Amino acid sequence: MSADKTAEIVLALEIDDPALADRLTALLDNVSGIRLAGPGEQAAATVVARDPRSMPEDIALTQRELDVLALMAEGSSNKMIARQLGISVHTVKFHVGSLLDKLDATGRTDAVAHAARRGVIEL
Amino acid sequence: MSADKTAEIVLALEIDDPALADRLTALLDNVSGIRLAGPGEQAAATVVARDPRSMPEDIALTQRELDVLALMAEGSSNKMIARQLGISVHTVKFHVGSLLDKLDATGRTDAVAHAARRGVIEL
DNA sequence: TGCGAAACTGGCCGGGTGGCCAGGAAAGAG
DNA sequence: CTCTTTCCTGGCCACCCGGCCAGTTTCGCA
Repeated sequence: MSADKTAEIVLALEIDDPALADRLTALLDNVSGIRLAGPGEQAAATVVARDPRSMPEDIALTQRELDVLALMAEGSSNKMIARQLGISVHTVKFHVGSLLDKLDATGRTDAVAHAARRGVIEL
Repeated sequence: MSADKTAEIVLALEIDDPALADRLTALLDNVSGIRLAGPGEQAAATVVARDPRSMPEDIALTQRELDVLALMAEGSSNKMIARQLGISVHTVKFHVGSLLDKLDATGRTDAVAHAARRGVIEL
């Protein structure tokens, strides 16, 4: 058997730019091992125009702030974060405050949303 | 210039599954007209694949819950959501409570994170 | 050696949050 | 018509959150 493990990979296209979409369609259509997905067909991978999150304008966050941010994204309360990191709740609040400031957020939910949008964290 | 309209299209790969990533790399590498992006290079398009665990499995949310959820993701407080939707804070809390229950979240931040992960909302 | 940045801790307090109780109105399904 | 679902509202209350004030230590850099 060993039937073709390399059966065709089904690719979907999600490109807004018609010109780019056409070029990619033409190019990929001739590649053996790859097939473009039909309408409604489930694809193994999708080609999208431009990666939303790879916008590097890195925000300068300290290591500790990243630790706190990651736990915030998990839904942890300040108390849980404090226990997890072995520090006091006051210190957690201190870092959260810096995070809100640097991420220009109004609250922890907003902070996590902004961080996710900017690619600082991965949900 | 009319520079080559058929200049190489730079593609980035973002595939969780290593096997699939390898196969795609091998296949796409041989296609003339396409070049894979180097590290940090800006690509015209990105090939993405969802990770196996992120299957749709739509959560049954009512329209009102979706309204509240969307505003929560913007960082709005219950009071702001109430004003925005023209309902009382109590009603907002009611919907938030249902949201926490349905999304299996411990708080509003967790709820937004879960919803984003499951594709219920877009950040 | 001084100086700033980062990390850490404390108290205080107004307002936000979430869970509990209770109820009512409207629309659709049986 | 009755029953269910969704949506809506109120009160009450313990707890959490974020912002304010204050302070200490440690580290690297000029």
